[in-house]
Amino acid sequence: MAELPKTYDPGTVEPKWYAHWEESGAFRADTNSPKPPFSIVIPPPNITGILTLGHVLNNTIQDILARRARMLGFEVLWLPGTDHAGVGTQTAVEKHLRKTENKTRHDVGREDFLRRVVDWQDKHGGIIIQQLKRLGASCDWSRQRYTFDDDYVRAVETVFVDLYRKGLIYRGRRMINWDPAAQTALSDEEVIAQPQKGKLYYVRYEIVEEPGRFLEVATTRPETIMADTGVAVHPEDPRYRDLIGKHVWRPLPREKLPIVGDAAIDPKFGTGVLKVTPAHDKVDFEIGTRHSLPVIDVLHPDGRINCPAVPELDGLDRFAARQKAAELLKEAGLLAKEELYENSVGFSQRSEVPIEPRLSEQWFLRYPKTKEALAVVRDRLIRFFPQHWEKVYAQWLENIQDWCISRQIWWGHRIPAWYRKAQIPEPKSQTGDDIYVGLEPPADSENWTQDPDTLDTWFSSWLWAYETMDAETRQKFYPTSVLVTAADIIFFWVARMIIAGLEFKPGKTERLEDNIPFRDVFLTGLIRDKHGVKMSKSKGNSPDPLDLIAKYGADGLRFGLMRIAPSGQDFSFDEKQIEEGRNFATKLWNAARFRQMHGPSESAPNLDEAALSIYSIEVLARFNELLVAIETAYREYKFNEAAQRLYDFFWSDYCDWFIEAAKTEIFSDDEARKKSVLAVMDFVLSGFVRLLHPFMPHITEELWSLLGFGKDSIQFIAPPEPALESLPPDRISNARKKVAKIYETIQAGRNLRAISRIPSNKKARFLVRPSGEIEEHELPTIARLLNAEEVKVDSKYEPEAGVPVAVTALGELYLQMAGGDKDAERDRLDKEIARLENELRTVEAKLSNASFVERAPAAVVQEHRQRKADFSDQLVQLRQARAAMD
RNA sequence: GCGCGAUUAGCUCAGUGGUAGAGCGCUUGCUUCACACGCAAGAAGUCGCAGGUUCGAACCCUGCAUCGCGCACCA
Repeated sequence: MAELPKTYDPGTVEPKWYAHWEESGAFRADTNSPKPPFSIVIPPPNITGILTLGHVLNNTIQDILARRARMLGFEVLWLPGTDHAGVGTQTAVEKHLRKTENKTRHDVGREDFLRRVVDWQDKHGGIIIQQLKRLGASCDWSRQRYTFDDDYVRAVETVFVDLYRKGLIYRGRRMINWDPAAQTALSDEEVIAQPQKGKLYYVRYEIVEEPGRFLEVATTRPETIMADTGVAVHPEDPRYRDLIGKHVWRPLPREKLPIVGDAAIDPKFGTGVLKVTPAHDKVDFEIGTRHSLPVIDVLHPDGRINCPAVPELDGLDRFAARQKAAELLKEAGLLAKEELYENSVGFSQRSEVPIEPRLSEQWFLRYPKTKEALAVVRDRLIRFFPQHWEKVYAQWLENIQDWCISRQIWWGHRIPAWYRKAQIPEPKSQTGDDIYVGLEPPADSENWTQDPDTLDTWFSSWLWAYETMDAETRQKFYPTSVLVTAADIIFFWVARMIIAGLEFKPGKTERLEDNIPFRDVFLTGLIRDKHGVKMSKSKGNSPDPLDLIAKYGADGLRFGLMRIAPSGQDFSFDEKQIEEGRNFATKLWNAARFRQMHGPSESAPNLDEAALSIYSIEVLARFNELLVAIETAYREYKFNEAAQRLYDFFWSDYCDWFIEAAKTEIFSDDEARKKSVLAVMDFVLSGFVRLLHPFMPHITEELWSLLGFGKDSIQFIAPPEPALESLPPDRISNARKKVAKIYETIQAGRNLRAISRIPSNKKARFLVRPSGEIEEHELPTIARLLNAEEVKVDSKYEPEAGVPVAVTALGELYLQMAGGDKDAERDRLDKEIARLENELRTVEAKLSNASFVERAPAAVVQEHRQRKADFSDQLVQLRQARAAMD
């Protein structure tokens, strides 16, 4: 076996093992395997995206689950792929086109533009896949899918046709969210409400039937006055009731509009009068419909005003027009006042510009299976972690609206619908023979034109859980075991996949449990920066994970992130934490190096239970506790807890205590005891690297190989079994009690050293006046851990004044010094006595409380009594020591 | 307006009724035969506020405050 190098170098070790894993086919899922299945589909990143910390979080968790399942003997499928990301990719290419050639997509035309998108995709696509590999993701890359694969496209179209024939997809003229920047319709989910500072304009409308009398209307959008087709008041509002049925003059351009009464008006808002603009507001549209008001659209698709009748405004951008309209009204004396006002405005999630409610002919989906989708989560056939997201999910489903699925962009799945040529460009009706929906173009295709629109990207993503699998794969691996994703796409993706599963029933039988897309959903939190701000590319507060990997290794990044990310909660990122991950890898490396310095490891260490030292029993018992804690953490998806337990066990229990104590044996001449301790080390190391492997796959594989624990990859080795199974329980508990006393004494002794200012590099001398039996052979280890030249036991010892003393579980521990500082020691003892007296008072108070003694559990009361006794004993001893100094 | 989270040491976070915890940071001592990406010791907290339940509350209940998120409204 080669000697381990002095420092661990993730930069060479990690790529080496990854390449090895890929070549060996370790990640490949076998549909014919007799092993039970475990499957995850990746939330597909954008084809042209690059890795963010969010991806790291997400995919590390998936990798941990996949690797753990492999070790537990499951046949694992982690199915990777990418998303074509319609709007996002198209926007990127459009931006590039404008920058390099100063052209728009319309300048180059649809065909040419799509070719450019494909070029872009080929050039930038797949970067993120390489980055995921660098992270260590154990995906089955032979099954990598893309939402634009030919058969995936066909599946999306098939679903569209199917839903159309079922009457669930329809075309209609409805109020939709229009993104003037991207120039496309959006779904409700893609609109984010944001508070916006603006003005409330009070506009005067003269009453036609009563010249000289004006109605004042409060509006935030004077630029849409030209689209007003009515004015509305509450039918019971005494101020205006008499006006219903009369008319006002619209100022821009001047026209007669009816005054209608409608209960949707809030008399308390503004002036209690609403200008009705059916083309540009959802509520107004509904009011307009109720009162048969005409609809006038005064906006171009790009957000400029379209109103030749008012040349001052025509062609202006909507926000410039707002200013200008206010000025025009002011000049005409029709602007009563304007006041500052903050309201909430819907913004396009992607373009980050205010959306425009707009009446438009679009395709919609009436969601099927919403009741069933509610039921499968309510009945916990699908479980959300953390569970509180189930309520958010339910709330959305209960208030669900039809989904606007058509997009006026070119990069996406083309809608498989054709119109008779006479109907172009804006067919007004979907009835009759004017519309054709099917997988193939109509027979007399020269008379038809295909709908130019594409489908919402999520309309392809919602099939991801099963459409990425062929029939054979589905038979074995569908439904998937768990979905890991960020909570902000519960509506976009999680809910819709559930609906798709229930509607299209891709499972092996008709049964409900075979047709849910996944059993568990683990929702991660968002990563914020140090200051709690959401990370984003535009803010530049998101570190590049590849830089972090270069600095700390993929394992360091993974572990650091796992240790700080609370289950499903937002958390702040701090690079320090990643540094800790790297440090942990180094610690592990050096602990392994230390073991390896004392001879080769045993791949199957024989724990001769009769020969185990008390320290060995202690560390093995703690290892057993670790196994249970890890098991529980996995069951509850508490990755931070698992990581923390692994860290604490290894650093503290194994390195700081066990190895240090074991050095007595390791450096002794007693070969039998040395052998026993080394076997314990092998047992713990071998088990520990297996437990850690899902979190830090590369270094654990490296150590598994270097220490010679097995010829095969660690990936398929079962997690460790508990130790000490056949040891009598009281031998374990006696050993542990003894160790607890010794460790406690050592800490007290180290404290004495520090207080007495004995530098760490100086040996000290200790003396114990024992309170019980101390076995001779325990002394060398105590001395070693105290960095003491010797530890004497003398039950007749009478200290001179000023000798530092600590009362410990083993007895009084004295620090022997050349000349003690009497005053300092006196002070220290006084403080210690005061502290103990205080503790004792607290316990006594509790025990003198009759209710406590009667009603608290017996064990708790007993514990208090024990503490009282301990404190009393210690006080007696300390007071004696203190008295000796006077 | 409705709902969901959060509030514990300077920072990031654990802690489901019985002596307040970890890591970082800080202070002190140390290059001691795996590791200075380290070892050892230490200081540091009215557990957001106010009530209540309980022998006992960081934890359970009620109300409030602050921060964040979602939904609805938004003339």
